[in-house]
Amino acid sequence: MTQPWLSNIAAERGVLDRSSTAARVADLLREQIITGLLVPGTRLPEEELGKVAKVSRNTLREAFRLLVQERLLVHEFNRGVFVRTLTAGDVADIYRARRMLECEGLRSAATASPAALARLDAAVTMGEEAAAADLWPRVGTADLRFHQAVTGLAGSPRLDEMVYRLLAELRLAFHTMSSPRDFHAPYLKRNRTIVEMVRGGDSGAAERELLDYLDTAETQLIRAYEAQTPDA
Amino acid sequence: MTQPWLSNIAAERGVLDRSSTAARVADLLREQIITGLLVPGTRLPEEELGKVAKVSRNTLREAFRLLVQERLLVHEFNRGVFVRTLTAGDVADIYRARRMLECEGLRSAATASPAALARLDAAVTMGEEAAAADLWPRVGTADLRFHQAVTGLAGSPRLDEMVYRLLAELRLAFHTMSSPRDFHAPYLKRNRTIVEMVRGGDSGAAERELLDYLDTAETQLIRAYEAQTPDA
DNA sequence: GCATATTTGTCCGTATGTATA
DNA sequence: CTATACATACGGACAAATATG
Repeated sequence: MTQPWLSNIAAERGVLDRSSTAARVADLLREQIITGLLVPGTRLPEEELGKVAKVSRNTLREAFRLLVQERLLVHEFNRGVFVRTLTAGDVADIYRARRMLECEGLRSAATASPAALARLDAAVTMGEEAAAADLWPRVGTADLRFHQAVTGLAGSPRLDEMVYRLLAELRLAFHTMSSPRDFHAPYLKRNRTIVEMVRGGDSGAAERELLDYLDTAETQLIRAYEAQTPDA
Repeated sequence: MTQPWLSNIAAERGVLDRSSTAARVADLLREQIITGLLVPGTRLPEEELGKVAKVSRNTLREAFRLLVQERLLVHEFNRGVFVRTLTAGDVADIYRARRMLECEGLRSAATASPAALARLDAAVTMGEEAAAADLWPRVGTADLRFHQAVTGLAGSPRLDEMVYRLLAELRLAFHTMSSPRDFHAPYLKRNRTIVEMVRGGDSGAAERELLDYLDTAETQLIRAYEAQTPDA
């Protein structure tokens, strides 16, 4: 089995590259996981992956540890690492945490920095332009960036990191959705609405809109999710 | 330099021990960090620590990665790992995140499980008994357990993990306080008050009390902190 | 249930690159 | 600038646990 996406990591290290090999391997693996090329439940054997990536087993194991902490992989002692499989309960818990984090961002909108507000605008615009160009995976990326920016209004590095990890985790479930277009399209307008409410100073309305928005997305996702994985 | 607290990790593995050596080393290091034996800024050389702990450098590095993700250590590429040094800004950010998480717990008090409420009671009682027995470090542990239990009212594994990590991180700053007794003593009564408000169904009052409580603790801690580390 | 093959957990030695006295 | 100490990364080894026939 050849995996063209993971070849020759070591050679990719540029002259000015300041990151570790393990971090680079983790980056690539993360990419493959969140784009859905690596399906949940997949086992990642050390020897085989080490060969295709051309890194030693030790280095690969360090990369694994990084992704385990990001909850993208699970490590079963003496059995190996696997791409995480979310349960419906996980999805619900993630949305619960998102509601809390993102609403906290909206409530801080009045004191948010201009840069944070600009990021919010930019994310929505990126989504609209990607939709106009029919680039739906890019719409999905823009949507995640929007929610990151909503939380970013709070100006807290720790809240930013929390939501970043929750959204990365959530991608493990996104790929069970049949069509990214149908899933993301309806939220383009709602994102714009929220930005305008924030800009207009009515963060209470923005919060209500966001909560309703997240409820809809959660039930939609969980429904599709349970249909696909009846047991989890 | 001998470090009696880190000797012979490998030998400590019991017959039924299912955890990895790296995890056990991480546990011990974490213990030393949060109890203040390992002060912020300390460098942890791989070779020396590996010798003392009697584990290979590979295994030790795996333990380091775990603690870096917990924000107890920082990893400077090609320079090594160090015990994290918090800035006053970090402390403020941690309290901000705590306010959000713990208030979310109180707001969920009405629907909290009996087990979660029992943990809340138990933590306060543990603090009171430890104070009566003059065991002040134990009072500190009970206090952290109380705040963990407050968040636990929400019944969300992810919120639980977030607050756990925030509190572990905060211990990096606690040891700058001159006396754990003076710091923790005033909060014993306030913890009890909050429990009674929760039991009485007035989670709004509990939330106001908690917020005021956290404000006081934060300014107290930051003041002592800045006095000790004027530059950070 | 057993014997075998595979894979992980852990250690070691070594070569190379990087930072710092 | 050099020398030294240290981190990065590799590859091999072997015991222990797990998976497979």
